[in-house]
Amino acid sequence: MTSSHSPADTSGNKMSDNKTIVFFDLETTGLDTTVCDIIQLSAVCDGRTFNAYMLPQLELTDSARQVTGFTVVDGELKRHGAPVTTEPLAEAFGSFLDFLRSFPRPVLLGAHNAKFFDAPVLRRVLRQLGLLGEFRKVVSGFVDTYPMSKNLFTLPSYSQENLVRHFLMKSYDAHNALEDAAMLEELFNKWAPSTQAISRVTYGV
DNA sequence: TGCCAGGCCCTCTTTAGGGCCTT
Repeated sequence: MTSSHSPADTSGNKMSDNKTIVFFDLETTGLDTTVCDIIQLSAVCDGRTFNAYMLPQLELTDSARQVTGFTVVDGELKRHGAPVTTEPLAEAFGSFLDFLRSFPRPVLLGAHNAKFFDAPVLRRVLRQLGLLGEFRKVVSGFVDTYPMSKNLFTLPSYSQENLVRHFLMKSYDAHNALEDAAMLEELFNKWAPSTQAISRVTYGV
C-alpha cells in the first residue's frame, strides 16, 4: 500500500447537523468525465489526509499536462519531472473507502464543481471497480462548493484559485489534489455556511 | 485539418450563444 493516510483521531469535521464533510479533489487525464483516468485522488478532513497516485491508462490531454504538471515517461508517472509512486486503482480506492469509513457517518464529500466533474468521475470509476454499493454505504452525498460560492458571494471569478486568493489571501500549489482539497476545507471553514446553504448544494451519490 | 465535455447561468434570451468551472 502506498497511499498515505494520516493517523485517525476521534473528532471528524462534525457539522451542526451532525454530518462529516470530507473535502476531496481529483487530478485526471482530461475533462471528459465519461472517459478520463484518475491520476491523483486526495482527501482531507480535520487535519487527517488521504493521498494516492495512479498510473493512467489514457494519455493526458495537452491541457491536462500543462495544467497539472503530470507526465507519463516510460510507464512512470512524474509531476514537474519528479517521479511519484503509484499504486493500482483498486488498491487506492480500497484505501480511500477505508479512510472514509473511519469518520462518523453520515459522510458527505465536498469538492469544487463536484456535481459536474468530481462526482461523475468518482461514480464511474467506483462502478467499474464494483465498489459503488460499498461507497454508498459510507457516503451519503456530494457538496459542491462552486454553486455554494456563487450563492454566498458576488465576485468576478469563482474558480478555486481565485477564491483562495480572495478569502485566504494566499497562493498555493494549485492542481496538486492534496493542496486543492486542503485549501477547499480552509475556504469552507472560513465561510462557515449555514446548514441550509450546505443543503442547497448537496447532491445524491 | 480540425475535431477534441457538458450543464448551468446570463443576456443584446426563449426560433441562442457564449462564458464559466472542473482536468
